Amino acid sequence: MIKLLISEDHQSLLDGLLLLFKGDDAIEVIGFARDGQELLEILQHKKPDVLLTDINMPRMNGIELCKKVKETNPKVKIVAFSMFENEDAIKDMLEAGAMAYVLKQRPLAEVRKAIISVSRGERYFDSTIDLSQIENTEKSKEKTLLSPSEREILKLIAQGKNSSEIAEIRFTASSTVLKHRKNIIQKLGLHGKGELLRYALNKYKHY
Amino acid sequence: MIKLLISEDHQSLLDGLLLLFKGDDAIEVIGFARDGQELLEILQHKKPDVLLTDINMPRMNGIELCKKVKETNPKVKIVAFSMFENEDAIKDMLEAGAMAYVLKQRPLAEVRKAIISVSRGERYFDSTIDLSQIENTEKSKEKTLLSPSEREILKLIAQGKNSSEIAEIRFTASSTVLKHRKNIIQKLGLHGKGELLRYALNKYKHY
DNA sequence: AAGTAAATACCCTTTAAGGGGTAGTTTCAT
DNA sequence: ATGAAACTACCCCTTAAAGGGTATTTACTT
Repeated sequence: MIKLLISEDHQSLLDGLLLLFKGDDAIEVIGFARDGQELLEILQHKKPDVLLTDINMPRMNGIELCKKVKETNPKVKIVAFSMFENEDAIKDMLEAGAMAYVLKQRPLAEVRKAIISVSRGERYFDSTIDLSQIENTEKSKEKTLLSPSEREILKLIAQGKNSSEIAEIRFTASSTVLKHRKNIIQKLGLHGKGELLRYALNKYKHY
Repeated sequence: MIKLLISEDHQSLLDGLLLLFKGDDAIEVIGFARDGQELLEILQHKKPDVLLTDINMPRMNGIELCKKVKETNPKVKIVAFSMFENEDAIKDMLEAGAMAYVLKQRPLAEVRKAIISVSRGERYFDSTIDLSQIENTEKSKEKTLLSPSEREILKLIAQGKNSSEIAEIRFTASSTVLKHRKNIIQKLGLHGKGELLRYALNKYKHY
């Protein structure tokens, strides 16, 4: 029997998962939580084989949870379960230690398959996820394209900061921030502040 | 037996709902769809008592679906099922004809309760929804605060349009659009274009 | 018919930031 | 230690739009 912990903030979906695994002779749900913080507490006195976790959760998101679980319980295999087909989210989860990624758009049966796969030490990605594309994703593009300063500034832009505020935060001249901003727009092929803000907001909203 | 149609783009959650109603002696699922468009097609040859629908769906969202169902099949009772506790979304669904609103954060049992309630002609709102607050929501504030033109311009801003584009769309001088923009900022107590764009994007992202 | 709110369109001034440069200075890897 | 990349900081010019007004017309309200 695979011992499973579930972390999912949507109770309705959690209920569906519990219904799915009730009476399952291969998987046993030994606990569940509605956010990462709560799951970490449960993990102190439970020893699961697999953790199924959502990404977007209150208090602690799936990416942070994943990292912490891997630090303290490295043997636990992690399945990411999310509505985001955003390549960044997938990449972040993989980097944080997840072995599988299943979209909420997929049938529940896929979640079960993923859990069984990771329990055997195999990776699992649902058929709608193109792993080869993950490597060429916008984030990788951004990582090679944008310099560290530029990436930091992009994050600050996502937080709604304007150039002079960013300049203060970074202890640098606003002319420098302006320059970085221009370079970001140019490198990412954006058109104007509107698109820049949209891009930044979209990229960092789940963090 | 209550004849139920379901419209939900997350297959995993749909699977959970189907598991829940399988063997239910009060509710029978007679069909399901992954978006509003698909559901309308099903509705042409099925006669449900109740429609359970998500709000955020591809092709046609729950608000549009709700309106169209009410036009063609006014007797069908509608339960909105969404992850948004956004007051605007709730208000829009109610205005569009929904009789119940349940959050995905709530247990599946509440969905069942809501379906049974609306089938009897009663309304249903899960306990986390404060209906009295819905009336004092930001949208109502906005409705009394912002004039019709201002609201339209806010939507166009959310679509990434700049003032000259908005002027073309509305067949008006860009000076007028600029004036409306300034008034919106002033009325909503925002600070600059960044906040305006963020506000607009946040408000209209689900539409 | 008078009053009010809204929409329209303009005024002026200032700021933020795009678009396009140049140039000095760290920093790091080969 | 040499060279590339990144960071820094400035130049120019232009545009979008904020911030603050005013005036006219339209439309609804009582």
